[in-house]
Amino acid sequence: MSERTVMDFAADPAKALEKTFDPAHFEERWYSLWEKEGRFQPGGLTGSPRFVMVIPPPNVTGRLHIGHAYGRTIEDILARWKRMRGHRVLWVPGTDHAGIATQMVVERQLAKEGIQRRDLGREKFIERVWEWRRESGDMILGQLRRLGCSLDWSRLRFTMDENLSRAVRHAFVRLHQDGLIYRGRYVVNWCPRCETAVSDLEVVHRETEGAIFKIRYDVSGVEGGAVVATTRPETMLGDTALAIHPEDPRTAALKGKKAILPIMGREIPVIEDAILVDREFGTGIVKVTPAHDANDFASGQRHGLPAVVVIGPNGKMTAEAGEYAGLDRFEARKRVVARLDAEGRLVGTEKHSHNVGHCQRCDTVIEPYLSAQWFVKVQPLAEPAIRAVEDGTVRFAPEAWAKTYFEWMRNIHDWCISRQLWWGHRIPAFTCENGHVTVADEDPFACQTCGSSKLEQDPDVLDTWFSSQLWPLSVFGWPGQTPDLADFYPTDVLVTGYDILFFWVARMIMAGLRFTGKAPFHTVHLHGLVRVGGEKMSKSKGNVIDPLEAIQEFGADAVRFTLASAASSGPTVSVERGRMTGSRNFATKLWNAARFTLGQLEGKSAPKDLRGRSLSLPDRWILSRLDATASDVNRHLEGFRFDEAAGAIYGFLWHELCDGYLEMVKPVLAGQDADAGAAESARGVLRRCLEGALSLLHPFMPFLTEEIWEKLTGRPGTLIVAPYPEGTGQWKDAEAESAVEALRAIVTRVRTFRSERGVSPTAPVALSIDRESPGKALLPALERLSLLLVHLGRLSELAFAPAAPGHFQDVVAGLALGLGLPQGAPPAAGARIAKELTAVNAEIAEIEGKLGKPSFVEKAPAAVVEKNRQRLRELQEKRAALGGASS
RNA sequence: GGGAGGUUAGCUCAGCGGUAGAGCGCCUGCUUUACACGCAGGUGGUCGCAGGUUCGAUCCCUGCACCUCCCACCA
Repeated sequence: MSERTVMDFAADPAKALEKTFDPAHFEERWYSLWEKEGRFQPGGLTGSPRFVMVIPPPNVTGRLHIGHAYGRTIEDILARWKRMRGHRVLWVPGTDHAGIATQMVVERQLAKEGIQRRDLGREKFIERVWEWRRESGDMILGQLRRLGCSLDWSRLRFTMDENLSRAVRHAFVRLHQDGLIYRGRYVVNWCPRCETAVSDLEVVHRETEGAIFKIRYDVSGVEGGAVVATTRPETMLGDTALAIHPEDPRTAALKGKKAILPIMGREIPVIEDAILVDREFGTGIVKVTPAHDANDFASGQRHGLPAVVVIGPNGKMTAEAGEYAGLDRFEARKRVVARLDAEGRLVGTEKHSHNVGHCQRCDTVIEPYLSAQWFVKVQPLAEPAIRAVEDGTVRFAPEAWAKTYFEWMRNIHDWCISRQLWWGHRIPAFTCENGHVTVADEDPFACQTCGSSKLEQDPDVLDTWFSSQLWPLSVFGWPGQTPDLADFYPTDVLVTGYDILFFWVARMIMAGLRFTGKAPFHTVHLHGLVRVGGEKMSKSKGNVIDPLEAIQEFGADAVRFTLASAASSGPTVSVERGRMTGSRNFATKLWNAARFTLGQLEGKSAPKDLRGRSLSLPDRWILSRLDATASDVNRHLEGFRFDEAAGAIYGFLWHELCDGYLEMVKPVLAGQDADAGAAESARGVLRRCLEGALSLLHPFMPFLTEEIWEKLTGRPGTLIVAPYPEGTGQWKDAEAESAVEALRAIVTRVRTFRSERGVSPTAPVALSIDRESPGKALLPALERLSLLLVHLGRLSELAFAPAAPGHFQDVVAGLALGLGLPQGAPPAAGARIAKELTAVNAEIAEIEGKLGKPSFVEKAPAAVVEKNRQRLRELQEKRAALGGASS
């Protein structure tokens, strides 16, 4: 080892460092440096394993919210961890055009100017959207930088980029060719405010108080007619039949009869439909409205019934609704009911609570609406996707999500993908003057069927999720056979909230398998949704945490650490301001530990190679703890337990390194120990521990750790690629751990002894340790730690001997202690001793009870029995000590 | 109507078959020369309820209660 390596650090003088720090001073600086030096790109390290993720693309309308901050922090932790472990890491950034959401934003802007989108026309409107996107569309990307996300910006993508649009079009064409995309007239979910069809997933059902109306229809030749029940009386205007169950005796009289539709006066048939009508339910008679109910539509198909559309796309009644034409659907409902009532046809009205579908975007009540739409036939796509999860090609973390996935995939319905919007990928279907449809990758010049050159493109656009499902493919240039696609597809891990399992994750798996034969990732980490104080965030509750404000107040590192610590395997992630403060304090703690360490190292030699050196028990203890911590952290990261990983580092750094080791080596470093070699070793250990802690923590707190790393090593911006501590076990040291832990327990007991007696923390205490203690195996090590014990316990005296007469006795770590105060000290707090005795007695009784039962001794594992015996001996010793206390 | 998850210290949450944990809060002391965004000591829990399995259950099983959330075309 050269002189240079021993002395090699370029620490700033510790005195130059303030007690606290301002994260804003260095966050920007490190981010630019990493980016400039290409650290976020997968280059270099050829032959190393790669680790690839694609970001769940946030909406272009988006601003960073706490949920994004959470998910992206987790991804960045993974990215940085893998990078430090030598992987070629690629994490692809991008944004989503978010059809409806974005269109709504721009429409609202126009509304302020008193303009409607139709006034502008399609082309001008789309131009406005692009304009708006250019101005503010990528705001969220800057916010991700602030968070510290190590995304490869050279591969930034947008779902409406030319290449990605080509991918969308190609996917459509292929599925159409394969017969998996079709067009048809069906009853779909329709939002009358957005004036577009939406998919089943975009409808949110909510329990709503409504009423059920019983209406009497006249039936020729049947006394009393037919009474039907409905929650939607306004749709009766479009009834084209009544339906009964063929085997229901209650309604047998109606078979083959004609009913007269009230108000409209139309004659409609009574049909028999065992699928539509539930024999057990209600009156056994159902009104059939094929244009406004999916079930009725199916029944209409079976019986060749006409479909009369009485509610238009804007939610207003059509001309078919006669006198109600032009009225809003809810107003029409009232008037229809009023008229039926006046005519004596309203037999009854009951309150009725039922589920009503609402638009996910604007909360308008969804209308089942008969219209021509494009659909994906999903079942053939779902089958291989189910198999991929069954056979482990794709796994969920936590695994429980697989069940939810299966449930949905096994009952999947066709997917309505056309949207009557302007912002999005236009459907590549062209209809000629003769009504033939041509679907093609390139705009056709002539109809494929008849050669006509008079073609019109379908005005609709595709569901946003149709393009999102291709994201892991399209970002790499698919359908082109690009080098990136070959290098980086399939990706490794997908991290996202469970709320888009069906919308996005399932569909990506289906699309990936369909188009490449390979699932787009091998692991899906589905995380919970962020709540504040157990409640959903909402402005009205005033509990919204804006991540940017939090970053400003606490620093990006503290925000990230808080989010990582809050991660749990459950469905909610609870974040509170108090935890932000705690993380900020933790950052400051590290800062100060570094300040201390750098001060100690300055101008002094600190060995880098610790093997072969003579190390003290505290040295060995902390190195053993560092090793164990590293191993724990890696294990927890493998299992997506970011909370546990963060907690392990926190505990090590604060409670073991700072509270423990630092306090133990202060006298050594101050030269109170005559052994200069011991001080040098301690500096080496200190340095090793700080390096280790910085490395372990870097994925969680990248900025601060990089800042300190520079001061410690003189190599700015290199922690991001420093090796991640693995925890090999080579520093594992059971002897040092048990000795130092016993030492700490004894010191704590001495301090408690003082506080029990209400004397000053500096009052001198005489301590004796009985050589005949049950834990005497620790004695040789403890004797070596005598000086430290005296120092930390502020002992006036330490003897390895039985307790002096009159001294207080207790047993700690199996060691019988005697504790004495100088004359004049207050007597023991009797109440406290009594309380402890009670607890000891209770536990003794419990263990004796256990050991007294033959069944326990016979059936419990020997180790458990032995452990109980030992515990009993200790407790008995302790009881004797406490009972014998006389001071 | 199905399904999933939750119910552990004042608060937010870990733990999930062998002596109940963390952070924050609270109480008591500390100008111990890295840190009061700190140090030290302490307080605080019949682990939702009732059964069962087990030598032993907060942890496994069954039922119940309450809370979330998904899925579902019962008029």
